[in-house]
Amino acid sequence: MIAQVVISLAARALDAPFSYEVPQDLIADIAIGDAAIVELGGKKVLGFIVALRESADVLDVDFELKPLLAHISGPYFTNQSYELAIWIAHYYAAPLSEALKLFLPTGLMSRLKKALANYSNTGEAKMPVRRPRKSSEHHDVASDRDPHLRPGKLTLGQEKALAAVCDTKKGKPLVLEGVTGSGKTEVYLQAIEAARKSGKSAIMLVPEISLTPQTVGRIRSRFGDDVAVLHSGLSDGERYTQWEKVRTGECGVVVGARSALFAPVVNLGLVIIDEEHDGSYKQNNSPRYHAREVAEKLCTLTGACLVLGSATPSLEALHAAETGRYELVKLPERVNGQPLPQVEIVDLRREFGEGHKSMFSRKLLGALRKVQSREKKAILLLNRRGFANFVLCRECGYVPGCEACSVSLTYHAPQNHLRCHQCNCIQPVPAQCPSCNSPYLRQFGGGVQRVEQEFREHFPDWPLVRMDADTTSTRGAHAALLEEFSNNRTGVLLGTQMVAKGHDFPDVTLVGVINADVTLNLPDFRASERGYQLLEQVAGRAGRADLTGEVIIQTYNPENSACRAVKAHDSEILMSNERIMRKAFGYPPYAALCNIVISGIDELKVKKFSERLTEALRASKNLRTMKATLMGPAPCMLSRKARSYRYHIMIKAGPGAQIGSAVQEVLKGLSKTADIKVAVDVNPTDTF
DNA sequence: AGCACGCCGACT
DNA sequence: GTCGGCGTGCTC
Repeated sequence: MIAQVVISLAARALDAPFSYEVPQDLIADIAIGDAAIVELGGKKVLGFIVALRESADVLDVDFELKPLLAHISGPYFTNQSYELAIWIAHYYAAPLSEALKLFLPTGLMSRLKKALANYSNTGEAKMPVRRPRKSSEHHDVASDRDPHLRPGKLTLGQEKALAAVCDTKKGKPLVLEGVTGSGKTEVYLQAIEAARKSGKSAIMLVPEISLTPQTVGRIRSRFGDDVAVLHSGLSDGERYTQWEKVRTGECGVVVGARSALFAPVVNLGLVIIDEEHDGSYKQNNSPRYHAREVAEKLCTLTGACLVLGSATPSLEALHAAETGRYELVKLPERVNGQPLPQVEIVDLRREFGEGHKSMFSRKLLGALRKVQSREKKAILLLNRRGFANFVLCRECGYVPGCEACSVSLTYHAPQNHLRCHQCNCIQPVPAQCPSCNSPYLRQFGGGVQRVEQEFREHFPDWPLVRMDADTTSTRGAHAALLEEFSNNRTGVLLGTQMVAKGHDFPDVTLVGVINADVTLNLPDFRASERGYQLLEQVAGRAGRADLTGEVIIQTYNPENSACRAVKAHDSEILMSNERIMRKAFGYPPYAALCNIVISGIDELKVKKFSERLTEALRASKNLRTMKATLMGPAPCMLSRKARSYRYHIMIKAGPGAQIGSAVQEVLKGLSKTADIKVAVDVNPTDTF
């Protein structure tokens, strides 16, 4: 018997499986999806069995086949997973072994490596015993079904949406565009129920940040022990337990972040991606996949239905609906009949011109006072960490920057130090300018910490919870802060974009955006779309129950389409503008993009390899056939990060062009040394 | 990935 | 001469 083994090394040159002879005594217990130990180039390495054959075939005759040394355990994936892994590797130009590893339960690789080391020492192939770890406290959510949370009666719109989900004949992904409070979740739950009734399982993806006890509890209370939850708060052991329950069919409903897409479900019938537009669906390390695209492929392979839900669908999803690849269903009404919150735009230029230099406009201060006196709650958003964005010498213009990265340092007030938001290094605050000794160093660009300080000056006794990357770095902190805000009888939740996601507090009557321009002015072609989505999402937090909500957005640029769109609750105001811009400049969804980032400590080497790669790309027949244009190599916008210099090459081609596989082909024929890193990003969501 | 091989400039 | 950096090719 011959086993086809994918070697577990992240090299594009090892993209095809290797053949090994299965010894007689292993034949009985070996299966596709098992991990194995094999010899490669005189070394013992890990691999995964992706196919088994009775005897050697034509492809194997050139080699003297080596024996498969040992098989460890499994199976960890199926034939179909392997097929999807191949697609991912090709489409995203990723090494095959990395694509395959997506399907393994987290933490397995380290245990397999231990098994390999153990085999080298003792000749025994055994998985090490898992050390039980303390379980995380936010699992304490109700595991029993709650009879009070049985499916409710659907509105007409919800009925229509549910019918569209269950209409499998169309076989098209469904975009469910529903305003906040329109009851998308109830549609999801009933769709899952329908899938379960017909013996199929379901996967529901939510943004990582939304995996709070609130969200999980709601699904748990409906489906009880049939639900497996996969999130980053789990220990490897807990995760493996959930994974096993899914694989054996004990659980038929999987809820998790983007990686839950690779859970080993039995008989998949439905995939739901909630908040489809959310940035967390794109993985920012290899394989750089987008859950929406992979889900589409997965559903094609399995025949499962795909539902993409959002209050603010991505331009990609809308465009696919316009061209007929997706189906679009709208839920424009709120379930409780409440109108959407009133949105007011405050022009900060006028506020400044009239002598008001506070981060809080008079309008916002007044609204906050009203909330305080009525003992309600408010949410404040400023999408900028720290106290001050940067420090500048007013005599010579010097700005303290990071030694390892090409960015300026951010001032953090609680610790009174400067910090790099790229590499996290810390520098003391200089007493005087390091360049000209001037004492006139000034902070610019206020962040959430400064908002907190000003807030406490205005409202000394009103509880405020600050939620940003700095207050949520420890495990469970995010949930704890939301819990604190929830338990406060009255108060304010202040923070970066994470205050817009993953919760639903009925007593929030005011949402204030301190400065909308922060997100809208990033040097990225998606900045407007993302900024709009964030504004609309945070606006939707106001007035969820029977209370009317109020939204105040402060900006120096009130005419921009994102602000106008939120004010009118009409995404078309923004999207029509975006379509024109994206078409004119040749950006997605009207073009396919691929960004290749080359990095390394030695700038000259990085530059040289970038040039060599560019030449090879220009010579590529495939790229020429798809009329691709190449830009670069040029230093990245973030030209240095953690001591590594970064160059990039941008490739543009017509929509749907398979740039990834063409780049993959070129990279396979090009060798490089280990000190140069090449990251291929197909359909990048940002290009820093 | 990791290693062996062969090519070329440069230097005790 | 020969040391070493760099590009190339190969591993079932």
